[in-house]
Amino acid sequence: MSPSAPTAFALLKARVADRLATAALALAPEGADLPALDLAPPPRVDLGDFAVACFPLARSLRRPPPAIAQALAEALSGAGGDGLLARAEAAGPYLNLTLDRGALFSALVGDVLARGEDYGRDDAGGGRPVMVEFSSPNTNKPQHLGHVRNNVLGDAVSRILAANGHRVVRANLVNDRGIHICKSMLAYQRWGQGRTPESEGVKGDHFVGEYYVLFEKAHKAEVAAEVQRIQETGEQPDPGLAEQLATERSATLQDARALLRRWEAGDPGVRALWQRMNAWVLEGFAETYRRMGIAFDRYYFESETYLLGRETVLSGLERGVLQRREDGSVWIDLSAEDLGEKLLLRRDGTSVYMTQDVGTALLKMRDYGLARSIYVVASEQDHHFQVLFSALRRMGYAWADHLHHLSYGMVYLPEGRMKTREGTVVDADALMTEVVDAVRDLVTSRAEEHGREGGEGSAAVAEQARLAAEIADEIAVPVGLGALRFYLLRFNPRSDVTFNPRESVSLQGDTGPYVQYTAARIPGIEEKARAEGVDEAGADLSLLGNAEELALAAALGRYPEVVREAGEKLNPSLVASFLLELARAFNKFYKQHRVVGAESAPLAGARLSLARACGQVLRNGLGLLGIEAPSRM
RNA sequence: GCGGCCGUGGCUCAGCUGGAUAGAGCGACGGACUACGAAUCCGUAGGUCGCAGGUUCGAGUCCUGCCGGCCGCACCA
Repeated sequence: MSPSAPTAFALLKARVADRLATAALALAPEGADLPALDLAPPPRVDLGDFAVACFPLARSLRRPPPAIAQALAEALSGAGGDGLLARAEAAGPYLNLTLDRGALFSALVGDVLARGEDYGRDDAGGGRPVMVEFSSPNTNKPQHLGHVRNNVLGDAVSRILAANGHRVVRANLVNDRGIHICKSMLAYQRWGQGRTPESEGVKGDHFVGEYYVLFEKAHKAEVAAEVQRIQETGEQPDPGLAEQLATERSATLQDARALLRRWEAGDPGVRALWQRMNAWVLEGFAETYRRMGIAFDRYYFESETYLLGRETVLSGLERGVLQRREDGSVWIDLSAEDLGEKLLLRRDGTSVYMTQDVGTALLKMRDYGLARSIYVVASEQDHHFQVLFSALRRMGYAWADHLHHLSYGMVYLPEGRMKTREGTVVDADALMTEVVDAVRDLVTSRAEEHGREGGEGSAAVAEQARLAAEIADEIAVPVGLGALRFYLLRFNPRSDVTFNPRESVSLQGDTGPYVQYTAARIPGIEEKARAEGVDEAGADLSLLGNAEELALAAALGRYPEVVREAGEKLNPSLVASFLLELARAFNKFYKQHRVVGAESAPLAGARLSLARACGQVLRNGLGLLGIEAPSRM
């Protein structure tokens, strides 16, 4: 079945909308123009499948909303007989419509099971190339919790856009040049003594990060000493200005700057060291991404894009779009957009962050002819991207209108902002290890509890313990990482999050493992049902219709719309919320009704089909978030 | 100072383009495993949706002002 074919549920909805419009038109005076009516989910499932608020019709029909609802209800009740609508009832100013049970459930369940993994996918994007740039680390230190949020967000958005029919190019723009890199290099030159990640048995990015820390320590000590000297001599009484002065005089900083100049000049020795250290870091990152389940289609390196940026700026200068000041620096005046003036080239001709981003933007367009280019970058850079997009527009690039900054909130710890200098940074690699270990511990300790309850020493207990250990090994990684990913994705990207370590590994409540667990129950039911001879071929879907089953139907029908909206808004948290709702609805259903022991064989078959459809949608949704769904846990 | 984002139960969050009684989870308290998986389910308590105006038949949602918080306004990235 083609993903572009409308879902059976969408077709049902369209038929209802059509019938509703016809009924409304019949009530209207000749030639009246009626507003489009929204078929919304009613507040409770027992009210029906669609609700229509009749307020918007009041003006054109010249009748109060309750009377309109009443008239429409009568018109639609009479028009039945073809198995579409079972009920049309007015409830005050609202009109509630109930679909024929058989039509509803066979459309939904049949569609989900027929489409399988493709349920919720759509061709609407038309295969247009869209780039999602994310992660974009610096090569001077390992990744931390902030990167983890960025990584999972960019990954999920990429998956969601692909599900909406876009050709997604996942890009990683590596910030591999600049003063911060030179700091690590300088420290290594001074104290490295030929050590390597291999010789020390340390992951490459962590190895280089240690030298960055060494630099910062040395620099800080140097500045502190100089500040004290300045104060003692009374040279500069203002403490703030004294620190500024001391920083400028710092030999380590000056040496790092000298290293940057030599790098830009192409000094072979400096370049060789740079390449060597960057390779170490990138190797480390590759390992981090692999564990995290993240992959990229394309790497860009700042060291390869900044020159194009500089050229572009210089050509803008020639065309008079940019201005050069007396000191030689180049600026763009965006005061018309209320963005002030922005430096694009330093007076010594070297590039800044913005220069490089101009070059990268051009390169991306040249490489892929993108319909859209999305930057997944934290909200602290909102201003930067406003300036970048305006500058590109000003320089004459019409495609600048198709650039989009997916701005996400900062990640804080319960004790506040992460600070490298205070050692409160949560390391990405350590974090992954922690969540995986936490899950393993939880699974084993729970198995022990069960063992104690079941009595000591029996063979059955021993067998159970063995099985628990086996499962713990099998699921620790997918469930641990699932917990982490879900925890970071269930918040609206825009909002800041306070990372609570305890909640991030919790398996209960609104968590990824809760959804995974729910999905894992369903294969178990299937197995049991097959063993008991429940036959889906003999299922009668029109027997479904209790409140819990209707809630599941409503959720299943909504899923494609959720995927579409998540793509439109670049917001994976919509998928996460949906999954919690569906999982909750399923668990409620499962607790209250029997599948295997249902009142009749056709009902048992129908419930089994419904359960399998739920399992499919749970797996599909988790897949969009990059979370695996183990079949047992 | 200017600009952007955000204020919803003790805590963490939902709340679609304004629509029926503001929903979840955690935490607290009380229940449900001799029935398909208790990582589950059920119940109780807990909310003047920061404050004040305005628009509207209708405002948590839109507009204005104020209060509070975060981020930014570098020849750092």
